[in-house]
Amino acid sequence: MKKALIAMSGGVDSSVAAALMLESGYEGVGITMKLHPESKEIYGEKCGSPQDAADAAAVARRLGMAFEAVDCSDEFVRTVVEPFVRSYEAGQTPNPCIECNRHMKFGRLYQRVKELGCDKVVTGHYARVTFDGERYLLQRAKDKRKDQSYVLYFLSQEQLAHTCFPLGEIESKEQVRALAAERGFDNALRPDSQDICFVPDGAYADFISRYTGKDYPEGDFVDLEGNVLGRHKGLIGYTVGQRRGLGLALPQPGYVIEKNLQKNEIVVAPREALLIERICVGEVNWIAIQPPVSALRAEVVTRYQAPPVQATLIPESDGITVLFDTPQKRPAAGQSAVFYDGDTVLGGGIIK
RNA sequence: UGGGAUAUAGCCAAGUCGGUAAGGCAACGGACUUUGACUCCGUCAUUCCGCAGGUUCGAGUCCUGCUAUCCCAA
Repeated sequence: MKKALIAMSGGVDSSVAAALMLESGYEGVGITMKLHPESKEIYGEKCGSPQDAADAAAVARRLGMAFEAVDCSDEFVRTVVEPFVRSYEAGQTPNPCIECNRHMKFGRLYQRVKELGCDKVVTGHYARVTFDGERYLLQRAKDKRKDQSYVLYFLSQEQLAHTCFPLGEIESKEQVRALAAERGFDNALRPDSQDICFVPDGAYADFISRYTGKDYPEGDFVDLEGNVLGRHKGLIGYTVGQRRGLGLALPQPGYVIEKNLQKNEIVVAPREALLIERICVGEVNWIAIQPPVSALRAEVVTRYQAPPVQATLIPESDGITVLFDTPQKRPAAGQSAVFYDGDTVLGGGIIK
């Protein structure tokens, strides 16, 4: 019997994924990774609570499968939290969820797969893996509303060959909840997760200050001509494209256009100033195709669940230049851009 | 201490022949969301329109005085 290592968070999705995997004939081993360190003064009370692991264990028991909880907090801090903080300090806007997927769910977990002699890693992500006879493809989930292929663009052929996303074929989240209810899972009605999991209250700037013990100095908001508009409360607290929370009463809504690390200034201007016709993407991973040597057309997504936009991808020595057909609102550096051909993920990388 | 102008919510600002306070920004709340954001929806001057009086059935809108600020002259 084939064996699958199933990442279980204690939530609805991974629980149903586990059930579906077992029902399709796999022997399952449930695993919960403890990610948050104990220090409550930094991570808050709620984080790292044993509740999630307990929920996951309960579901595993109900399904009659083996289960283990592994403390991965050191690695989580090293590969997710630390880069998250450094990215903000560098004036960028990271996406820790993608890094967590990359390093934890599809990094750390694969060590365990080999140790246990499993064939597959299973998660509750909404995405599909297919094989076209030559390459493994990552595709959008059937439920387009919940599709999470965007946060999985870094997967290698090796990883995709040993990955299953049972929820990718499900029609809707409601159906997932129904499946959970049918199987008597207590978490059937549990709300979807959101916000950065290791940051209490979504106050990520406060978290960074606590984590580093540093103060991030106030500075000026300036317009495109350099005129001072007001004071900001520290560069890390803002992101390119942001509108709300600036506290500036301008004739038009003001958006963060760029952050100037050297001057500790934030440039604020009307929406039009945010439009840009090209972005540069580095650390690109290709899934559906070999690294291209000439320009190609693709749909580009620069934000989870954002509608794809038409663009031309131009190979460069250090990545890809994305040339949009029509100007787009500038995405923040550090965010991810994912290239699609319809439902198929061609590849993706980090915006520079 | 001559002349002129302006004083409306946190900011900008509309308020016509007096009739019972537009709009924008910000803020706040919600929706959306496994990142930060964007977006959308909602709330936001019932002791009231610098202050004090007056005219009027009724004044932010008219009259008087005061105060503050700005500008031009000195």
